[in-house]
Amino acid sequence: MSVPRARIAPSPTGPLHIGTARTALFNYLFARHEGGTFILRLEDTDQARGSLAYEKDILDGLHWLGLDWDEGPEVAGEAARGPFAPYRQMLRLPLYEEASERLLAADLAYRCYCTPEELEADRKAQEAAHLPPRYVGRCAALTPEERAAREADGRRGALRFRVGTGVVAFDDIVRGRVEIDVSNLGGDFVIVRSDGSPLYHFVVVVDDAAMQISHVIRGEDHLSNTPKHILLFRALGYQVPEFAHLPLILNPDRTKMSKRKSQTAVSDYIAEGFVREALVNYLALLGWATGTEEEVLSIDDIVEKFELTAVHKGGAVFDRERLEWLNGQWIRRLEPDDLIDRLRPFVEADLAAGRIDWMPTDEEIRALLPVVSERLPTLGAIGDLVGFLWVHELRYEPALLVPKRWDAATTREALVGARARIAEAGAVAFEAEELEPVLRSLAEARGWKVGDLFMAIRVAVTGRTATPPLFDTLVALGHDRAVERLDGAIEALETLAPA
RNA sequence: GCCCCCAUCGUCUAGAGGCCUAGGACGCCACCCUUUCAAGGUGGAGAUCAGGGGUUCGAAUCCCCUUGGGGGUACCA
Repeated sequence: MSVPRARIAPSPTGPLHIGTARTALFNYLFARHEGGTFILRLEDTDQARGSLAYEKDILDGLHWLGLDWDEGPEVAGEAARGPFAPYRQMLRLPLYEEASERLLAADLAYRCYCTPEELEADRKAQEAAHLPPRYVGRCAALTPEERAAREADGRRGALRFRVGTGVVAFDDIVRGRVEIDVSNLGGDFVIVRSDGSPLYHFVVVVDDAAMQISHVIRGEDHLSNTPKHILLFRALGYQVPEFAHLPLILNPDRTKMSKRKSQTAVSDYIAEGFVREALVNYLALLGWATGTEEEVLSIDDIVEKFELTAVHKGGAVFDRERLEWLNGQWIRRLEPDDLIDRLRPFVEADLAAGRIDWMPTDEEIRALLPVVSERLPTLGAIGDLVGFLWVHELRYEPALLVPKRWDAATTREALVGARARIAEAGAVAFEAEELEPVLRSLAEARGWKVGDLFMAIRVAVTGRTATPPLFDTLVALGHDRAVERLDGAIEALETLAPA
């Protein structure tokens, strides 16, 4: 058997969708596992809805995911790659033209001059009669004279493909045998608009054939359209490829995942700080499983184990909680240098947004990694976690300083004591191992619960009740700033408990 | 409406006739660890395998019906 060729054919009518990313991933996994070729083709024939910005978002997203294509369109100044260029449909118009001429000449397709109004009226009538909507065939058997008359009226005519009669059957790799009677296709369908631009069902077939795609792997939403494609492949004399229809990714209510009900843009997940490893890992496990109990898998692990025949038939609800768990797993697996590189843009974003006052150095971030990595559900959580380290002034309610078992006077007394010990420790060595026994002994001497004392200090130096371990936090802050913040807290307590 | 597809814990799934009194993971609940929050560890609740008929010595696994859900029905992709 020749080398398998799979493709992802996104349409730039919106930002990269999670569903498209998943389909791309499965095509990539299949191609890599089989030693085949992974192709990217831009389906940009919908000029009304498409845009270059979306195109860039899609390409960037696929690159970010690590789904590099062997053949694909020119991008960012780089030339198209592959023997079947161009890889964007608006550049392939002559091919569709040639194919449609062929169908027309063989009377496998015909010109249709129906107006939108006429078609709309047909549809309404059918609806009223409780009949399935279908093209009535008004132009299916026009005489040359009738055609000439309509052309003379200035009508250009769309091109309709004759679907004929019979049953189209195919063996879908994930669904098994599928049979659909042609009579359910809605009648002869348009393959070229009256303005001359070709439609999806047509171009997808012409291109898949031209690019010698051997496996069409796409979402289940295309299952019902597949007979149209098969009919076209046959009419054009092309070999029909293998099909594999993937289960859909669902909203929590089990409808097809949509922007309306879920976060569908890959760029939004990137912006939140999900890492590619986690998203790839998560997406691969939606509708497919290794058959083992392993859950945390690298893309290479997945490529090795992936089998299209093991893909599910039923749809899968997108579960963000599970994605977050995997994200944490992967964040903890990243090498320090790598993690720092990935964290930096998020810290920069916090700076730009005014959430912090200055940019920490890489070394400062590196020092934080041991206590921070296990507390990051996403990279974007970094500012929320330790942003207090990089601000000039803390803002919090003084009442927050008082542990629940204490009153303001006790808290003030404790902070004064802690301030003295910490200031003193700084003269020797400002390290977690030095600080802890000193403060523990303070609590012990006064009969305070260490948790209460530590909490008061925690709030005083961070402004919050949930933070990384206190002593690591103090060290990160540095002696001078720690003392300064303790002084600030003691002062803030004046309003609650005058000295 | 019509056509097509699907159906195991709340969610993602293991399961391809006996290994299943249905396993794992997320989430949830306890406990342990512990200065908070996490992470980690241990344990627990949670699915009569949508329901009903068959086939079989034996069915989550095969067949049929019902129900439920989804997708498709454009001069969108």
